[in-house]
Amino acid sequence: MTRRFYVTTPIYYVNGAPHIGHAYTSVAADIVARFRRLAGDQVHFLTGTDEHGQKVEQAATAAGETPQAFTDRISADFRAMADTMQISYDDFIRTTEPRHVSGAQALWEKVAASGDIYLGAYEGWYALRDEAFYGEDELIDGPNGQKLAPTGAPVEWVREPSYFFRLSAYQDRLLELYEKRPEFMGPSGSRNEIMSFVRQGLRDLSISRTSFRWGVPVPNDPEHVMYVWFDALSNYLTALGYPDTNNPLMAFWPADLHLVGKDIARFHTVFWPAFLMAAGIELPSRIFANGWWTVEGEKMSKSLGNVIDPRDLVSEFGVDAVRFFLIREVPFGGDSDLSRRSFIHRLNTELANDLGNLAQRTLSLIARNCNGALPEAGARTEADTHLLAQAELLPSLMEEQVGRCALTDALEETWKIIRACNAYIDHQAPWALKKTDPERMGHVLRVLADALRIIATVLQPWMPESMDRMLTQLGVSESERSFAALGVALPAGRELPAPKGIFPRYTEAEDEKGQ
RNA sequence: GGCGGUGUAGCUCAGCGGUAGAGCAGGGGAAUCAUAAUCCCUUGGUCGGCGGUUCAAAUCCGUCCACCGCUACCA
Repeated sequence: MTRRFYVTTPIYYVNGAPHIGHAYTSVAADIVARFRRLAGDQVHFLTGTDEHGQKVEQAATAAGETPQAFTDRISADFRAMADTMQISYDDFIRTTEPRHVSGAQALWEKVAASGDIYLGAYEGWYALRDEAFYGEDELIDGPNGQKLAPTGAPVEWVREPSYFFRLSAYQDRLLELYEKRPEFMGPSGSRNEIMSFVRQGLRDLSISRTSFRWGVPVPNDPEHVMYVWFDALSNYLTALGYPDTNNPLMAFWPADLHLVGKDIARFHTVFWPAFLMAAGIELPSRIFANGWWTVEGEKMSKSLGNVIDPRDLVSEFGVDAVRFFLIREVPFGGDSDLSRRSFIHRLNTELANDLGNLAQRTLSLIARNCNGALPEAGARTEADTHLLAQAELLPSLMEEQVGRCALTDALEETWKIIRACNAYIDHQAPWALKKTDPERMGHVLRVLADALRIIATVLQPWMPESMDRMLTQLGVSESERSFAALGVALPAGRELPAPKGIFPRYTEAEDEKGQ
């Protein structure tokens, strides 16, 4: 009985080029998706782009393009970034696709049928640039007496008819949800903030606009287009074929995990469950927010010119190095800093020295002393048993951690074993056994090969390309790389390809920057 | 202003009632299979300040200080 697992990234807003933050969330989701596949689940992994709204309409006009041509171009760029980062998405949804538009409309009608949508008027201080309304008390005085949003954007008093969602009616049910299902959202800091936000009281939510046209038309009232969050959030359902319950993909609902950036955690933990409750649809299992990246200690911003395109790092260091660093550097959920110095340091100490060198020394000993064939396992000594027992625990240990989105902790678990392997090889000294006890030398190398196989298998979700190479060098065929396959030992005597370094060191660059 | 979080070794952080921990950095040694990588040992902290509860407090309570986040529509 295969378990189904549905994981999503946010759909990214196409008003700018993809940067390291987008890559971060996608890599995290990809690790979860790949991990679940290794564990044997049937996985559906969704990513995509959010393409409606006034800002997009205007950006397109400014670029001298139609909105559709503009979004085609930017969306393709996001998709290219996902491909570069080796994101193993099963589907890429665009909110301008017909399947999404009709699905979002169906969801709207379902919510409307519950009586939780009504027509009213929205008026307030509106900032075109931010595409947002602001409260009177939030405004600041600009030069010439002009009122400005806290972001510095000019505002104007606007009144327009709008459909509202009766969010205020859901306050108690939401709080009850958070209390009853503490795992519904994380990390805990984010959870506390959301809960206190909801306790402060919820206002009804404006969910349509008449001031621009680039959006999903509201059913039965074409003057209105959907406000961006109703449109965007529904993608998680429309990508499964909603409202067509006969679509086989609908079996993946409810989603197991929505991964989001912490800035949009609220929309996913407040608006989304409320919409779903109104529509009588099951709620997702878990929503987890990741933190922000700073660059060399500074906030990423266009004006500072320090926005990092992950593809630049990939072309210099390789995709796996970037994926590894993003998840390894700081406990997943918190904020983190990307500096060239710490980046190179991580790659050198952990990838090149600890793991790469371990594989290299083990494999070259086998190549030279065992005719390049996988040695036979011998009777296990206490040291052998101790090492392998720890390694064999990895899949289940990491499964628990990945389930909690503790992606960094899971890596740390693996590194403990890698360090133990380095200690083991030194203590066993197979290069010395070669003269005194060649049989035992083979057994020691086999223990290391087996431990490395486990290590490379569990690390596949984090570093798919390099672990593919490592498993190949260890003689593990494509069909022997799942967690289940770990239960079957590789036959002794299997021929191994010539070992080749997997993680290079970056000495020059480190010297340049070092001090 | 309100709510919340953080403050532990030089750095990044774990521990959250019972004799201070990890990784990295620093120091000493071993080894030489390996990407000069590795292994072993080791220096280093009145656990932000002050009070309190307790046989016992990084760990609970109070208070103060310093930073940070959230307070309605940007990964």
